[in-house]
Amino acid sequence: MTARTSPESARDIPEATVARLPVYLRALVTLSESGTVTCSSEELAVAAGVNSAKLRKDLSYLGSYGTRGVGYDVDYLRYQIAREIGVTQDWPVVIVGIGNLGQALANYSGFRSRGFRVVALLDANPERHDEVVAGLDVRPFDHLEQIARDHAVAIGVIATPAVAAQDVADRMVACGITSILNFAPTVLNVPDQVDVRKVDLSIELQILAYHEQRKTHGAAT
Amino acid sequence: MTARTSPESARDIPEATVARLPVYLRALVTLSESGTVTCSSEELAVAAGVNSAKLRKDLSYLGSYGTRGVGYDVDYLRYQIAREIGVTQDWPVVIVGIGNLGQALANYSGFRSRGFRVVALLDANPERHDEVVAGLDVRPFDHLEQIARDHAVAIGVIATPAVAAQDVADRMVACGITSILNFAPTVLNVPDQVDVRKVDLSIELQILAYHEQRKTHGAAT
DNA sequence: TCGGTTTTGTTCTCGCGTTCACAAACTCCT
DNA sequence: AGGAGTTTGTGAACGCGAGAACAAAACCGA
Repeated sequence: MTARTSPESARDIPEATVARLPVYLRALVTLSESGTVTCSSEELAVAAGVNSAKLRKDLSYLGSYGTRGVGYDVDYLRYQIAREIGVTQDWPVVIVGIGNLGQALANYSGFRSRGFRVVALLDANPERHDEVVAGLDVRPFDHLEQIARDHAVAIGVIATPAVAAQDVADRMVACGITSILNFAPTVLNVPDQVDVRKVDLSIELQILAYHEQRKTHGAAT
Repeated sequence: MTARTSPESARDIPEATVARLPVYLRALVTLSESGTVTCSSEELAVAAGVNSAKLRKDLSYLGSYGTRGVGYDVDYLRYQIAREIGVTQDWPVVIVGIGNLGQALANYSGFRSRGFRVVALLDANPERHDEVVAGLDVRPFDHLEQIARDHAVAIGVIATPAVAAQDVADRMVACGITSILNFAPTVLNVPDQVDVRKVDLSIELQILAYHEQRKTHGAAT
């Protein structure tokens, strides 16, 4: 194909590439903050922990933002990736379930610094409604619909116990939320147009345990 | 091949399958607790949120634990998967970085209930060394080596800020830890024999944002 | 201006993972 | 006992992603 880098035409980026773009973005931010103006695909690949050929192929899905013989302009590429991901705009987020994990998420600075704004913390437990976490009141779960409408919330985070997660997801979907980040250890059933990403701490540990068991060759003591 | 289900011979299980075994295990636990004695691959697949053919192929890597025309014995299969993963034994774990997230992890009951035992909480900040979190003293990071040796720790969890993560990982590796679960938003460099799994909250949100942006078709706001 | 050097963008190949489809094997009912 | 019905285990086809390899395109120095 020609090297036409039509800004909006980057349709159908492979899922595996999408998952790596945020990694590249973070590496570029680090490079930019260290004063680096230009970088090669090899340098960026090392910083992102991937193969340089894979990096170049990933970036080629966005367009031809590099210069042969030179490399990539750090700030320019950073902006292009940020725009492609969508973090140049502001994404309102609600967090449901303000237990240990929910509080940690509410306090996590990495969200706000990357275009995500926590607009509300919700919990079904009335005893938590007094608390203030990360500068926000913990509000009743029933307020979800009003909050979602007022702030045009598209992304919801579930940090409840497993038994409550499906109900919360159903309510979120009913409120027009179409992207869910689920920390509850359960499988969520949602309509096709709703995206769900799952983060399960104990599953990650179990995967490590499997490999660990293999390393020690069954000689577990 | 014959249906020989030699218990120890299940070499080289595909990585994608390994990542799903914990999901099956949890579904089986739920089924077992609800009194289900036997289940078909279709039932279990629904409970785990996967295709039934994929489930059967995954299970076939472990051996032939089902009965044609009948299905799987829930408790038997549950035990076989647990044994394969390695969660029938006890895995001592250290958590480094007792900020918001580290505290949430320390309090997470899903670890202990699945064979993981948090043996120590470490933090480099002396101001935290007074605190007691989840019934454990927060101890100086320098104690890592002694703790790792005394408890034969093979798995470490990093919940520090990004800047400290590589140093922590290096120290862990030096102490003989060979599996690391990393919550810090940074790329870790470790020797080949060390397994690292990464959980990055803001990356997950960014992936959701990308798809969300596509749904609303650029008509943000 | 022109060859040499560097680095990107892309093509090609290979391997893994997913899914379909079906034979084998087991149960149940008559 | 035997046939009908069920469900597992697996062979085969297909599609996606990773990585090697190379041509195209830019810069540099004389």
